[in-house]
Amino acid sequence: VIDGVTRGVSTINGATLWRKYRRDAEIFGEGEPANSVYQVMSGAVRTVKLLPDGRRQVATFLLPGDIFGIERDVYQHTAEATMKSTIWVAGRSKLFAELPDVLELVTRNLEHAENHVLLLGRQNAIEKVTVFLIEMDRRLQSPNVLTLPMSRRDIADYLGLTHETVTRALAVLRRSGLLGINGKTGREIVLYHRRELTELAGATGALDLKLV
Amino acid sequence: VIDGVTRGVSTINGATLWRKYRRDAEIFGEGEPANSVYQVMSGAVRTVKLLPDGRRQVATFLLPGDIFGIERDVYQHTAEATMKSTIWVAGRSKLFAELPDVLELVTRNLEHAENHVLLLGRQNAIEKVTVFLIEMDRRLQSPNVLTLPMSRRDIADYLGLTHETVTRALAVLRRSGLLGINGKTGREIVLYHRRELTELAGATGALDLKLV
DNA sequence: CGCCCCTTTGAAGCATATCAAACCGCGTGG
DNA sequence: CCACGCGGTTTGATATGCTTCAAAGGGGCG
Repeated sequence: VIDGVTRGVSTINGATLWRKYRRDAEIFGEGEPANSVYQVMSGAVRTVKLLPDGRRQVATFLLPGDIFGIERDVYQHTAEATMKSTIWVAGRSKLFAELPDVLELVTRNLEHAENHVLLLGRQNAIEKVTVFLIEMDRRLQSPNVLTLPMSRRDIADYLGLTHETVTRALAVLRRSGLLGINGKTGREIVLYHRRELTELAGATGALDLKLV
Repeated sequence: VIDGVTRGVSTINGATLWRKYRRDAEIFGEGEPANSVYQVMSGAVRTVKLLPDGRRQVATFLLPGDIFGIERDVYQHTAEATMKSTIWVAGRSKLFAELPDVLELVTRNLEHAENHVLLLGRQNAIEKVTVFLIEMDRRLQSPNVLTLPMSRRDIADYLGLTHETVTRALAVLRRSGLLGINGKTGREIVLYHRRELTELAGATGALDLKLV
């Protein structure tokens, strides 16, 4: 174990196959040459950009099955584990044998980023948190029940909020009967009314909850 | 002229070569099949997403020379002229003969969107406006003097602000002696201190201007 | 030539941030 | 194994940055 990373080695050719990261361990850093691509086996990963004064923006969360680290030249973000995670690692070379697949992946990332721009630019705190929950619910593949693999602060930095505001928005949604917050650490969320939550996320004006 | 669009026709095979759009004319709409790709000849274009209640987010501005409309399946934004503009149009087919070039373009768009996410999520009004000016200054290729090809409202919707806040931020920068606002319509901006503006944009903490 | 839209500025309001404090669980080290 | 401490979550009170509402001047476009 070095720096929070455990390395697994293939018995066939000695190449590294997987690595285990503990919470907050760095997988790659912004500006490093993009020599490897990664896939989440278990746990979760955040990709982060920092401003010089420490302000922090999470661009994406990667969940089991997700591929990341495909970039033109150097990594544009720092990637860190949000919890104990196992990650597959591969050289980037073989990826570029299959250009159409890579294009597909990059395009999907672009669409995600463009939706993120709309979210950050024009949605309020409750809408942001709701969008986040609906997205996680879809991607975690366990309909209406989700165990969040990241902290309130990670969520806040993803949504351009503070961790207190994320907590307060969740409290509003709970008090409105739209979801339940369970578990000793408050990370188990049960969605009771998916329809209404989806409307909130889409800002259709059907409901209009307020923080205060 | 139909719907604010004038069509030019090739004398060779009858295919449309260019179109002229007046201010606010739609070039393509979100959700339409992405059958054509475009290049700005003159003028400027914004790509926009709308929320059901009318809130509006500008994703990008396209300036002369820029190519846009390359998408997987359907357009993810509506594209509109911000002023009288001339646009080249081509069928998408020939583009996909050159996959690496397309990948390059999509990747550049992705990097722009990721930077936009950081801007919207974690920078304040003055930083946002400064980032915008530095970006336009670079892309318009007329060092330190720029004629903005879009309204304050377009800028505001790009930066996740209101048009009043954009005006106020520009006034602060002008009163600080960092730039001049000229021309009868206030769209001619002269950057006096590029170094300081760049630092403001990067949030290095060197200067700290306030709106009020 | 006229009108509508754009820009600017001021005053008041509101959404979210900031500061503060308590509780709790988990991991760590003794 | 247990105690301790640190980080995470929650809630309250206050502060602030940006929005909202309002109004006036001016220019470009039809």
